[in-house]
Amino acid sequence: MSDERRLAVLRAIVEDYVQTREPVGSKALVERHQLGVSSATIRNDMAVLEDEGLIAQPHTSAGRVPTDAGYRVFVDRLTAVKPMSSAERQAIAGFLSGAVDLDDVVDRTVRLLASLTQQVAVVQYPSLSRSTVRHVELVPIGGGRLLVVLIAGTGRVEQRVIDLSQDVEESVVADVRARINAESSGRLLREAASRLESLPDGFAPEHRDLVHQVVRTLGDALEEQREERVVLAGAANLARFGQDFPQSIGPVLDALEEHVVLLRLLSELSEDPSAVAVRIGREHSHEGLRSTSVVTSGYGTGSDVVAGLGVLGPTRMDYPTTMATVRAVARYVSRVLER
Amino acid sequence: MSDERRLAVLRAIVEDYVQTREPVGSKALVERHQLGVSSATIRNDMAVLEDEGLIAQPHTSAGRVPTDAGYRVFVDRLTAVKPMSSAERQAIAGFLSGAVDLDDVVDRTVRLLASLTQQVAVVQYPSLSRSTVRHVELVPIGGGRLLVVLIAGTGRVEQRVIDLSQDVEESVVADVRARINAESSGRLLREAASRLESLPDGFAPEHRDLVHQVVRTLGDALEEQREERVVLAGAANLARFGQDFPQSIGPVLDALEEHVVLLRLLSELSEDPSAVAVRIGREHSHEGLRSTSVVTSGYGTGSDVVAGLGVLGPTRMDYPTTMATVRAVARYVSRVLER
DNA sequence: CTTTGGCACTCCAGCAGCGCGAGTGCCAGG
DNA sequence: CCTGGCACTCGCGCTGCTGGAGTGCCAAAG
Repeated sequence: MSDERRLAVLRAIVEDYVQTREPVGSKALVERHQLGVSSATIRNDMAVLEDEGLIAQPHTSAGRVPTDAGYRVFVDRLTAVKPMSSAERQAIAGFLSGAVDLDDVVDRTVRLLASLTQQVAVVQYPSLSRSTVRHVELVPIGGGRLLVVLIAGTGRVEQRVIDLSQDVEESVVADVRARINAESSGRLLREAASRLESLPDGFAPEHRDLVHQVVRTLGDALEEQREERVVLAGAANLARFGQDFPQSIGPVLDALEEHVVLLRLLSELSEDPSAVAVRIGREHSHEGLRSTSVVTSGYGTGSDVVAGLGVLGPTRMDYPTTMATVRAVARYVSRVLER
Repeated sequence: MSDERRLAVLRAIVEDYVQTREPVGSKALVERHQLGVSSATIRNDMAVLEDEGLIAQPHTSAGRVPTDAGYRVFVDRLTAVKPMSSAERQAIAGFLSGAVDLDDVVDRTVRLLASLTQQVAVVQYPSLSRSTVRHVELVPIGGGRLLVVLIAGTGRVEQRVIDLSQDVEESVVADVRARINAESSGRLLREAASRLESLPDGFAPEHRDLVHQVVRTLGDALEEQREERVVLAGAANLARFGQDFPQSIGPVLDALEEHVVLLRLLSELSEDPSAVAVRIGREHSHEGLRSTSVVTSGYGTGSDVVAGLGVLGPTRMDYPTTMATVRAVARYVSRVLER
């Protein structure tokens, strides 16, 4: 009972089916792959694979199609991730290194992923809570209003306007600014926010309210819905694979609009967050994604993973190359962010 | 030769077809509408309308379907734009007034439009070049770098980092900041940028380069590709109308990804930019949009139109209500922006 | 125990044929 | 100028058929 060969058969079925989108039969299999056995033997193997739930036939007298579980085994038992050609590597590096700021990096990354994989690409903005604080700036802009600018280590910039009851002297602002930066610069925002909580105590009573408001604004930035942003591209690629979605692509597009869902996908990483994770079909908790697969990876400066990126496509997807591409792009983005 | 009645027939055909998606025949027409004549008469009218190119039949012995030209006449000869119910008005006002900043306004607007019209919604960010300058802030952030923050009258905030050869004294920065604001505050950015061109001359030679860089940065903000941003929502609605797109929705999704195309749509407004404009099917220059219609309007603070918004859907669209919704939303957004 | 060739069986895809019905154009009469 | 009547057209959907791909099983061979 050659366990090894059955795996090879599964692999062959997945490969052929991904390529042709047609159920693959035992005869076609022995012709296209050097399996060294006859079609009858393959049929026996297929029967076993079907018992194990790894493949299925759409109807009697049709070839076999991989099930979600089959894809799962295929992915888990992948011998080696396909290496990328050096031309591809150079294209990635060149395209990303031309970016001028963080928005541009994210924008380029998502487009690059979409065009390389021919799937829907998703990129999360570096999350504030996992970033360090580079600088906090306070700017009185007249009318009793104060602009608070937060510059994160990843280059992300957030601004908020606070409405004070009256204008504040520049000297006070300068003092507050200096002490906030002294406390927070270089630290994780989360950490900085908690350290700053006691800051108002050190100020004269008449300024405490001002300081309190600024500190709270910084803390709020962490909590907001919108602090977690996500960008996507290549939705048009779904249409190309329209045939692969049983119910049409409507539910999938719906899911893509719910950014919360996408964020959850990107945050549910594997043990090693910088490794590539794959979620397949029914494994998704969200209804609309049950006919899709998602390949994700974390990225970030140095060893800190600050956000996730990935691609989404039909379960009938070329996993090896998609995984290789996602991994490569995640690495290059991380590298680009470290400037 | 009752010219009037033929128009009524066209109207009836458009209405029925929009509702049922089925070619409408002469008999069904007299049943569903009080036209006061027999089906034979309608048939004669239909023959004329077909000669004029306003309706067509998919094949002999099928009912009639409006052509793009037919929709055009229907829209142009629209007697009155359907008024919105007060409940709807309140829903719009309530939803938009809850926004906390510009990003939030834009985000809410686009979602609101998409859900009200059940189509794809597009909202352009207030363009910088058509906005006024509220404030310019310069912030030294160490390492010879200077953060330039531009706050526009619409609430939009742009920031850029300039790399100087060395750190600059705060007193110099304060001087530059004061003079820049004196020159530009309250003016249109475009105008301010040109006034500022001569500003470096008034400074000591050793600071001219600094001033020049800041001024150029502000000017560059106008030129950048990315200065014109556009946000969309409701792409999933396309799937619902999948049947209305002859070639499937692929090309349409493609067009939606090219933001440049969308921006052109929104900027090609009518003579009165705050009025609602409609572009139908073949009237589009972009290939992928030939099977869609777009309803747009400008919006902005007071009488200044600073950006556009609109919805996109199949040519088989409920024009009267869509137009009413777009108009109402554009007005409310304008009102919300005036704070 | 595993592999193989053979064989009967199943069942879908695709095509042809056909009747129904909706809808039209035209004409003669009001 | 409108209307009722009538012959005509043509797509849609149904049915029935057939070819072929693919399977499962079995008995024989390694």
